[in-house]
Amino acid sequence: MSVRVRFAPSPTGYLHVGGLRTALYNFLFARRHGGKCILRIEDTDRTRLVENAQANLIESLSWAGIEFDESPEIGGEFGPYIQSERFDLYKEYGNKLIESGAAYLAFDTAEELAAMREQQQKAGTDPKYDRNAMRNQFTLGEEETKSLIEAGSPYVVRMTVPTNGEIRFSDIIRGEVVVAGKDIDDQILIKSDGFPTYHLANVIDDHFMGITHVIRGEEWLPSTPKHALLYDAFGWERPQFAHLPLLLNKDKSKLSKRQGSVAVEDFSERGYFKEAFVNFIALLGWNPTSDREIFSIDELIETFSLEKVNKGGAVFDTQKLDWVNAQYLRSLEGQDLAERLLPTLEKSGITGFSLDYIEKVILLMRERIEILPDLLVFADYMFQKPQSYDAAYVLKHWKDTTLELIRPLIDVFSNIADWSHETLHDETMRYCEMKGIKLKDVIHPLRLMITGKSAGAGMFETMAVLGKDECLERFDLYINK
RNA sequence: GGUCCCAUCGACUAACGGUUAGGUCACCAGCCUUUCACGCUGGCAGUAGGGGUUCGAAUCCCCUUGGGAUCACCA
Repeated sequence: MSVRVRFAPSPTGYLHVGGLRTALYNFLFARRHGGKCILRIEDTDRTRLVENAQANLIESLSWAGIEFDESPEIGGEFGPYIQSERFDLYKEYGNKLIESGAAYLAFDTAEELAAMREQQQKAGTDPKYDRNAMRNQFTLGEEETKSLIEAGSPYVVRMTVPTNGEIRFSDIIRGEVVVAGKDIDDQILIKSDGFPTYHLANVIDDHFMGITHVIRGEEWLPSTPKHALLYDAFGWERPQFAHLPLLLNKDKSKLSKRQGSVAVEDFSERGYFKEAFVNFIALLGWNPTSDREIFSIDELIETFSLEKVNKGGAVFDTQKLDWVNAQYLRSLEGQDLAERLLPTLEKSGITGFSLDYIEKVILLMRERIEILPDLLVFADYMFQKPQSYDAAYVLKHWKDTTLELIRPLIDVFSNIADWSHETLHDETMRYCEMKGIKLKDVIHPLRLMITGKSAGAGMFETMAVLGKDECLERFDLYINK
């Protein structure tokens, strides 16, 4: 049987990094086994729909390079891939459960349920739907139930969870999990608006879409017994379950917005490389080995296995992401990098520079920054003349005698025809030797005039990239300011 | 609180009963040096605690502790 997995997000906003990792693992697993990866949109909660959320989700997923074999957009033989378009299927199979006794109708209002819970809390018992005391098929009887339906009373469909015995299922990551039937609530399967809850829709879809492995976050572990029960009630084979460890905040709670960015789009917008981000995310909760940190997507596919996924949650600490990103920054092709940076430059109003020039600047600075857009801050002077001069740097390196030391050097520069960093270096050295001074003594004043900053790339390389005219203009600008 | 899951350096993790418990990030120091970086070398730092099982336990079992998830007509 060939592997079929799915990523099933709700269209309620942006793609969460935890969601990305789940999607990624599904994708890697499918590719690893030559199977299919499916995208299904779970929009059964009509009250939480968010405009454009689906498009947003798909954009983030595609940015990360996660491709689906079947999805709402691509289609496929098991569609539709949007749950709201499968309404009739849930209704039909919900009815089958009612017929077989695996589910029942309940007429309780929100107030009645609230009262029940309040009472339970007072009594110190666990909050759980009381099948024998509430208004449902069992307590009301056939007649009354029928007349209520005919009268148009709103109702929900609940799962008839066995009150004795235990439910067990196996999880690829966690092994055997056992829960007592009495501890499981009579889950609502169909809401009063007729839409199924996650539990029902998910099981029905996974079955009819031929899903072989359910790979999802650990937050679903507590409801998995209910799902197992549903598969059994339908007489369907259960898929393999794999519950991924959670991604955590620094305080170890489930990763949330409160403590930093969790939207994938935030990271793409900040300029992280997709390769680096995916690389980083993939290694949060799974490691093929421990002597390597950098993996291409193909290498991830080659080595991925669910058996090696960890059980414990992983803190989402982006310090290492910055390092991973820097590794990519230093290994990607210069031209590729220039093309990637171009849109960012344009957005910042930096135009009129050739791709070739941008590439040279990147190559010059790539070992000094971790994220490509940082170039605009770190090396702003490569795109405009210095707007200001670092005061402390001036104080330290521009003495009363500096000007008379520098002027003749500028004359030397003016006469250089081959404006390469080698020539600039050699000529400057010769000048220093002639004057009996150290290279240091002129390098800092030069840097000051050219960049205005104390930190930057090699001085002569920088000057070479900027070009002769630009450098001479900057000398003038500083001296005459 | 009930149920379930989990537990190796600050963080990510490796070690399928036998290692001086390894690597990476971060941090610190030194080297390199033309500033800042990169790089190189070294350092700091961990098996939550207690019982078993075993010749031998980070690893298997039990208890304790700690953390987390979940208990909705949300997914």
